Amino acid sequence: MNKYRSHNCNELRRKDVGQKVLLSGWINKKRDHGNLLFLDLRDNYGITQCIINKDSSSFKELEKIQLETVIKIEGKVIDRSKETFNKEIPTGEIEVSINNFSTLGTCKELPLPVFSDQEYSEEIRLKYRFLDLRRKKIHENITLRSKVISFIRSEMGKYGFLEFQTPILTSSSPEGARDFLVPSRLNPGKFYALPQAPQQFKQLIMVSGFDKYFQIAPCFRDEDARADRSPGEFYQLDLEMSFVEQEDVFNVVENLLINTFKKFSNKKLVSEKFPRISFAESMLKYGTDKPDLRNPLIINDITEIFFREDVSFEIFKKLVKSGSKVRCIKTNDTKNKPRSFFDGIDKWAKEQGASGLAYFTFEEDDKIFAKGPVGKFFSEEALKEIMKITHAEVGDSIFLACDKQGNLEKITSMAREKIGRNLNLIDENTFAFCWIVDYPMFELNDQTKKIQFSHNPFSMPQGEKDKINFGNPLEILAYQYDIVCNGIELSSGAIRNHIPELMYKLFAIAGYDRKQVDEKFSGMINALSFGAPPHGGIAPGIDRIVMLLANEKNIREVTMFPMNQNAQDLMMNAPSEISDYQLKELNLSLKSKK
RNA sequence: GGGGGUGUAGCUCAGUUGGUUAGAGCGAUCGCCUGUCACGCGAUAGGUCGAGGGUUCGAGUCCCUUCACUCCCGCCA
Repeated sequence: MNKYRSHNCNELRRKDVGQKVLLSGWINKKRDHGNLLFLDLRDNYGITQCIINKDSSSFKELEKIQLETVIKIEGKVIDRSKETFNKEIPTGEIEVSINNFSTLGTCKELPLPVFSDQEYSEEIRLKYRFLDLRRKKIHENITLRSKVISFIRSEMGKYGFLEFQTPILTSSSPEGARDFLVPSRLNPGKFYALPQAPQQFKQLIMVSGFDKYFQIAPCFRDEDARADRSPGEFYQLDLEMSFVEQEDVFNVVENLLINTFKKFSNKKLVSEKFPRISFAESMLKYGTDKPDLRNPLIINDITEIFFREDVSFEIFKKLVKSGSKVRCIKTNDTKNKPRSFFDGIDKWAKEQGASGLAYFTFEEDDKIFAKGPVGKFFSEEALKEIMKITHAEVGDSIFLACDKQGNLEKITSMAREKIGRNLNLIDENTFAFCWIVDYPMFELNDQTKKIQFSHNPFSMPQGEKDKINFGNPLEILAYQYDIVCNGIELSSGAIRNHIPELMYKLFAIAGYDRKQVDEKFSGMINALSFGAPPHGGIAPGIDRIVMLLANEKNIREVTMFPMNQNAQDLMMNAPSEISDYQLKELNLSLKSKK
């Protein structure tokens, strides 16, 4: 028999009444009636109410004992009378009468209460993460994370994928995010990089003939944090398949995600086939490549209206002439919304750094007219044209903004979300997935005006390889795709370019000559020259999947030991200074601190 | 690097127009209480009002600087 417990704290029921039991756990809560003490004992599994009265020799000691002390109790399971059942917990029909107890782990005065629904500052939670993790909600989140990961593992096994580990110490890559670097002792002056993703390795695994690979892979990127982005490290379900086209990857991942979300959440899936939206369409209709499809609002381009003679909105007309565009969001049946609703949105837009959002509402007496501060600038004909483009009816309103395309996309995208929330159009009880497909291979860097890879340089360009229009690289699309759910980018992937000659051509466009490519990507290029299968894959973000399933807005709520926004671990005191000896061994010297 | 929010007791927060000795709940300590499950009741301790500077007869409150945490922009192939 186990020394510490015969049962866990969620096991005992009425059928156990009369049994002598051993329970161990934390003191969750005490209720002291002077001559009678109730004590809730908690472990990973649940809570059992224990009871002791003043006749017992242990009574005085238990009365004084600190919450969160770890104790072992020896006692007898007894029946509760019906009026005293606790329906909140599964063990609520019994209690354990304490015969004696021993302390297994003492507890100092707590810096934060464990048994409480209060919220605490991140600082105190992260510093005392081991206490924070005892609390119900986050304890359940972390447990959920474990279950989701093991479910995914077993599913991937069923689909015939093999799980492999890839190196953590690898080489720095010129593209992408900032690397975390690790100095090499044996190779003075040289550095390893932690992998931003096992990108090259997974392709090499395909070249090695393993056909289907996956890994719950740690990824390291030295970029600034966001609510849905941990600083430093995160996990991806990294997977890669040989002899596949985009469709084959989609099938596997759609199945996996749908099974996972059905199993671990009660929220409705808007559609079991993920709709596919091209990058270009998404940027136009939603202003972003991660649209929240729960939001029914759509953005329309109405730039052409501002070339008309019968539109006198001179500010916009002038901007349009110099290359700006006008885009708008239509809201249904908002004619009775108070002025404050419209002005609130306009004010909000200005706070976001835009020049505001103009608005008007379609109304009708003997003819169509627009009500609102800028309504007078539009003729009836122009209004009818806008109604046609936006599928608007009388009573609907239009919010419009004018700017250069990039800024315009940003503000209309944010406005779509803001207006959708204000009008309560977003159903929080659903998951709306979609594929974003047909990403451009290249993009123009705004600052340098040079052409660069827009996503992954190893993606396969679309089209027959001899017919691709290399003269107009910005037109080249890639077999590059993202999964988005509720406005959160869950994963991105691609069919890879396994043809070295084609890869040299593409890298040349991005400004790398053959020699540079050979140097920077020697492992890859070399491998692709020795019989590489066509292959492709994707890498869904585990943390974000769990975040959605746990209904959390912040990734730290599903991460066991996260760092804070400044990439510090307040509990372990990382990063920390190192000794002169360590520096010397690594051939490093520090610039003097300012 | 930039913008917003927050910072008052161990924890969560209140604090009026600048005005006497800065409050509450939880927690801690002490006492009372035999059916609670957010037990109840009474008492006690606990404060560099994030830090520094300024304005003022007087600053938790106003101004400036700065620090920490957080959200966002930039960044994240």
